[in-house]
Amino acid sequence: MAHLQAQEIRPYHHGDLSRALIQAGRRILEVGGPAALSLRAVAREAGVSPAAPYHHFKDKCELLEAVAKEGWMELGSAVAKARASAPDARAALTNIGVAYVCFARDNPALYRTMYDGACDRATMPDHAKEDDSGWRHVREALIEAGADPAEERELELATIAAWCAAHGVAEMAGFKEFESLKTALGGEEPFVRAVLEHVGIFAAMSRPKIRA
Amino acid sequence: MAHLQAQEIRPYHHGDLSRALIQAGRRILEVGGPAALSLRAVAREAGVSPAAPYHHFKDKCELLEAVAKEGWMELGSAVAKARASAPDARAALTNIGVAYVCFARDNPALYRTMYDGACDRATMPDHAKEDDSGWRHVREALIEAGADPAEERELELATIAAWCAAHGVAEMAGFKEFESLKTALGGEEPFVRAVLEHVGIFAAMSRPKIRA
DNA sequence: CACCTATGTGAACGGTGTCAAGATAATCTT
DNA sequence: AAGATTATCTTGACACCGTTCACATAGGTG
Repeated sequence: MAHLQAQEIRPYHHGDLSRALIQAGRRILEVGGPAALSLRAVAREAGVSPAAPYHHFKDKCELLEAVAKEGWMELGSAVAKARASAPDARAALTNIGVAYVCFARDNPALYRTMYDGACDRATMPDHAKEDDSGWRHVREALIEAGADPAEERELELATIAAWCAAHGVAEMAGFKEFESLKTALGGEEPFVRAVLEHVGIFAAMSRPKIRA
Repeated sequence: MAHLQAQEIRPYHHGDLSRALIQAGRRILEVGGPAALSLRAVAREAGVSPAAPYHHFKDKCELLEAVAKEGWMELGSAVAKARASAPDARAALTNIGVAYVCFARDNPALYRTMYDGACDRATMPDHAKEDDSGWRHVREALIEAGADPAEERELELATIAAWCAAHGVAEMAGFKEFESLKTALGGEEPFVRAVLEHVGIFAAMSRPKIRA
């Protein structure tokens, strides 16, 4: 593999290495996938020694989280845009789902990194729930689609459900096994739309309540 | 970390090393998670040299796939049992979903390994679609719940949707952020049930068709 | 028995994450 | 401005990893 080349020569002190490292990380992620994303490779790509990153991130993990954070921000704004450009409330919900899945399709390595980010798997990724993340948009879209904002528990369950469904589709939509179905439906996006609608929550909002 | 100890002394030739390696892999997975699962650690745990596994698996990947295969088999039978023990067709569908998610909860590292298994992420895990895997059960349960077996495309979409939803819930149900909601709902399983039902497909089977 | 093949060992290679010690530059104090 | 302090980067080392190669050992077949 022709290794990516570092930019021009730089002074002893880089100036803004943390930012450069994050960008280098994303570049490597795009080119070589998560497997290629080693701390040393990132340092190499940024043109510094293998130990340099440790002055900005205590860990490899911490660097990955920084990369992941960028991903969450971008996912958040993609979701926001999708929601804004929908004709009505129910379409907004589906649009959000499609945008979510498309983001994962277009940035598969980044998306994986976003979920591995926690590195412990027992905690939701830090930035998934932040202010301008997708959560808020899903929640608000659900309300606009008819969910009762007073029933907090119901609303949270629906938000979780929508998020889970989108995540599941996002991780599986790329499988080759679905190729024929995709072409039969007219491409990738119609396929995603169809799956999301079959999942249910994206299509039918007001259902009879079910008690546990 | 107190390293796991190898079993008693063995003759020069192990007898059934591949099996032993797979078991060792699962043990390590349970104790230390996916991060601890190195080829060398597996060999150590099985009491052989680091190079020994290469006579049974061409790759680390191939070993992991063997471990994953065991997981898929067990997931398949868990799903089968859940389906069989349901009073009616619609309950069967939900039961399958709950069993799926519970399997992932009880074997988190194994479950992750099952999906990483392909090692390329563009292919569905090999054993996910095999004869006695969950796929068949979901499909059949959908039919029994009222899906038209003649509408192949519709059926495949519904199966995919159900699988995606279950997978999404499986990966996110463990997040700490949902703890309070879990206790409010009376435990882990009611929570999973509630989320699955909110996802939609597990609760409402016969909906008006939606055209792309 | 001799021979071949399957299965094990050992040592080695390059790659990885991480840390400690030292070099260098920017900044702060006086 | 000079000296001291702090932030940043480099070098070199350590243990671990996946993998390969040459060699050792055992089982099975002629």
